Amino acid sequence: MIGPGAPSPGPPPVGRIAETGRPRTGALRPNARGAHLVESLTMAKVLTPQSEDFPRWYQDVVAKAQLAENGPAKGQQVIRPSGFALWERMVDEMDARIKETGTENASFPLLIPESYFHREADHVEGFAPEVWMVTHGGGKELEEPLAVRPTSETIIGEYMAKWVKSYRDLPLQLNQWCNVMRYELRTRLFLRSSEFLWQEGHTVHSTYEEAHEFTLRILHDVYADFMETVLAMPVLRGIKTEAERFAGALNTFGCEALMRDGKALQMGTSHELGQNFSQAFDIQYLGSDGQQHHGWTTSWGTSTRMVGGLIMGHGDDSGLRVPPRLAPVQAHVMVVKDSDEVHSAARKVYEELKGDGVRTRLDTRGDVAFGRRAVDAELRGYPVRVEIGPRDLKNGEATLVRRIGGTKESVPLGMIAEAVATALDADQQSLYDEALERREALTADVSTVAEAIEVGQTGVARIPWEACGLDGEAEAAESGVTVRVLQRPDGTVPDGLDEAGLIAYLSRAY
RNA sequence: CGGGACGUGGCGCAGCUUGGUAGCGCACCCGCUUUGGGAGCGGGGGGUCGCAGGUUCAAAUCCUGUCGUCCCGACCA
Repeated sequence: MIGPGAPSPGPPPVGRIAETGRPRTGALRPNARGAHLVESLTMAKVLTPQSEDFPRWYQDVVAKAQLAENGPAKGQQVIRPSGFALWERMVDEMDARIKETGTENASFPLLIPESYFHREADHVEGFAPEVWMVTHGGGKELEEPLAVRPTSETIIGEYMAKWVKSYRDLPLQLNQWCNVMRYELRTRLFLRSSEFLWQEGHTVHSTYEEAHEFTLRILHDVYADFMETVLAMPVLRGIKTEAERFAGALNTFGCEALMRDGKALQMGTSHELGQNFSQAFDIQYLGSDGQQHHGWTTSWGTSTRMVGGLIMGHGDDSGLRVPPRLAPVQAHVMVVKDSDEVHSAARKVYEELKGDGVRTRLDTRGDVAFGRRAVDAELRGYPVRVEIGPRDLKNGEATLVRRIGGTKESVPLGMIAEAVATALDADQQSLYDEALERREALTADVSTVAEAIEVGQTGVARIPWEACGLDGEAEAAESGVTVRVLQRPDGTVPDGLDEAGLIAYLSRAY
């Protein structure tokens, strides 16, 4: 099952990775609350350890936790129920935040007339290599080829132009949840596939300032807030350099998270498009001054790539670790041995947790060995597991197993609901704290490009943008290290690339 | 698209060098015993060896092409 594994491509990422995979054993000892506390027993090795081969570990998790697999054609992905449930939770949380900004959902066509792309020069140039084109329909060649959307600025721009007549129609804030396709040479489940699911928001505003503010509002209040409070992933927010900017945008802002192997992942981007698209698609409104004005547009997106980020940001050698607020299954109530008493006690706990609003799953499978079910739950990263067997019942207890901290403890049946709630809260926080600590430990201040390249190989280098510059950026890129974002010295997000004194964050990235 | 590796039951692999009618582990099905960390024993089903050509009496094995996967690089959510 587990092959020899290729030798690690570079130096071992970080010491703490190996540490998380270390089998933990411990004897029973009294807890402060009088319950017994025992650390996790040695767990079955079902995955390639992260320290041995991180990419292999990723593939193993995706396969063993049954998250997704490849489709029949190059780069396609099939998202299985366990993986899709994670995405659905992301959609729920994100959608609420998007609507909170006053944005409404809509749906636009999958196929876009090729000519639309040619109206914005940078846009067409930037996307040309990734566009799939439909040339035939009904057995005949089409008069005009239709592009399978790689993103929808053009077709939405066409309709915005139609819908925006007056300053009273602004701002116009639209979002769609859909699939997009991009031809990709190198693909990886969730992280880069030829087809993926995402949300793309598109807005028109009457002024530059308003559009600019909105771009940043999405970055902070929707994206970063979701990633930090729900995904428990600290993100670096900042502005992208010209090299990383969206094709056709004035400025691109992004949220970057650090994976456990020290590489960064762009989790979401928000673009201010200036008047580039409003001019190309003639999005004009009549102002209160009686004059026609071009609108100012924005676009912003997050995708199923976040599922990959979640896996690589939190997962350990036993599988996924899903933050409680996101988890489709927060509590896994597990019957340890088949008996009527055990079943009814487990059902009672299940009903109680469900009644408290905890997303709970009851596992009464009597024909699957305990170990297998425990390992499955760990692979899928259920935050807490409540094990109920004859031994627990004899003491009027259940066993609470926490995936994130890796502890087991016996809790009186009457206190299970409270203990679960406490654990879910605490573990959400500890997962975030752990990720933040890891990032800080992997981040170093440097003053030369050479140092930035060195640090960036295994972590994040922080360097004054003046000391790096476009030449340094290009030089670092030769070694696979890129500028992820630029920030102000105080950590806030710059309004533009022309600000003086910006700080650059460099690392390798997915 | 450049460099490297690899395609053999669902998954992981052996067999290939030296052509001769396809094997192992896991998973799956049945039975019994089991269930507190991937259970044991017994029985059973499943593969035209990625695909297409070629060489040969004979191809998983040799040759050519092609498609796909993984790693590294260029491009990107």
